[in-house]
Amino acid sequence: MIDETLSEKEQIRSAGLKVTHPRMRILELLENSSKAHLSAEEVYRMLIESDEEIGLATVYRVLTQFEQSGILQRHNFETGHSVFELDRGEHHDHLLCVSCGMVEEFHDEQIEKLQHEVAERYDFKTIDHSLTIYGNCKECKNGR
Amino acid sequence: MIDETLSEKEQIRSAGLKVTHPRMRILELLENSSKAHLSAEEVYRMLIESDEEIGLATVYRVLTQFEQSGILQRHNFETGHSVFELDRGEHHDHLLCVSCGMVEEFHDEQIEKLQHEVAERYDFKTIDHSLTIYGNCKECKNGR
DNA sequence: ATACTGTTGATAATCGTTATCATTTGCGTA
DNA sequence: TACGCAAATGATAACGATTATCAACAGTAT
Ligand SMILES: [Mn+2]
Ligand SMILES: [Mn+2]
Ligand SMILES: [Zn+2]
Ligand SMILES: [Zn+2]
Repeated sequence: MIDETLSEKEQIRSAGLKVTHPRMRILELLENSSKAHLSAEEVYRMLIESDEEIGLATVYRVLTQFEQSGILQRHNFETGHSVFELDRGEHHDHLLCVSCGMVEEFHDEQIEKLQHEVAERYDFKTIDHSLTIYGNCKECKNGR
Repeated sequence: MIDETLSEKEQIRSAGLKVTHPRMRILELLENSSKAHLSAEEVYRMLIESDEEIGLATVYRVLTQFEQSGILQRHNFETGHSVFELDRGEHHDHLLCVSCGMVEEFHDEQIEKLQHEVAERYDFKTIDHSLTIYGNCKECKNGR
């Protein structure tokens, strides 16, 4: 059985960070949220609304620290702000609905392979890549 | 033979825009630049340095108008600012060197096809997509 | 419990970009 | 060619997201 509280503390500790109240709350939120992809502003508002005392600057700082230590991944969709999600270790790309904001994840091994081939063709050392498909989800495509 | 000056006027006119001095200069710059992908700030600086009188607000405004009328394409790489390039009608994706900023273009029909298949699988109506590979170019991969 | 050092959070600052608005200019018309 | 006016410009203020500052505070090793 898994002790989630301990697990969160461990994650923060092994990132070389002190286990503080704000850090625990932010990590808990990301782990329990029904929405996997959250902006700094969303994290801040959700915590404030659940009566947590936290500063916006801290949220930005901690999210960046978590990203740098591999706990979170940052995505820069064309929405004007970064969104964060837990880094579950498995790479994936995104479908983003431009009308309702829904984010769907997918992974296509063949696309990944073809990207590597492209990089090789250009003698390019890939560090990262981002593939996002923008459009309308099933629901928004039809009425509402 | 092609009269490029006329062609530029035509492009601006058919966008429903008046043929103004700033618009001509910006379009000429994009068409003659050795660098295909330019930011608003770069366009502004290049024009100022060639003794053109132009305001930064105008550059931003005109680039957006050109984008909306299909003359230019806007890209939001993870650089913190938009870059623009002439829309030559042919879709392509990008390789971006994170150390020297070089941008290489590529087109892979098979990747495109697979993306369509992914969208279909999720019952998603694709409007646009962006694929960018970040890494180190041939030159930067080796010494300098 | 103490001391030390990292962390917090209110707030100012920054950065890219957009909004304002008085002045200017392209361009259709006489 | 000159006129008239809507569209365009550009200096500047405003904006939204994010980062920097720094005095007060809180983990943690001892
Ligand atoms: Mn995701
Ligand atoms: Mn390009
Ligand atoms: Zn939707
Ligand atoms: Zn390079």
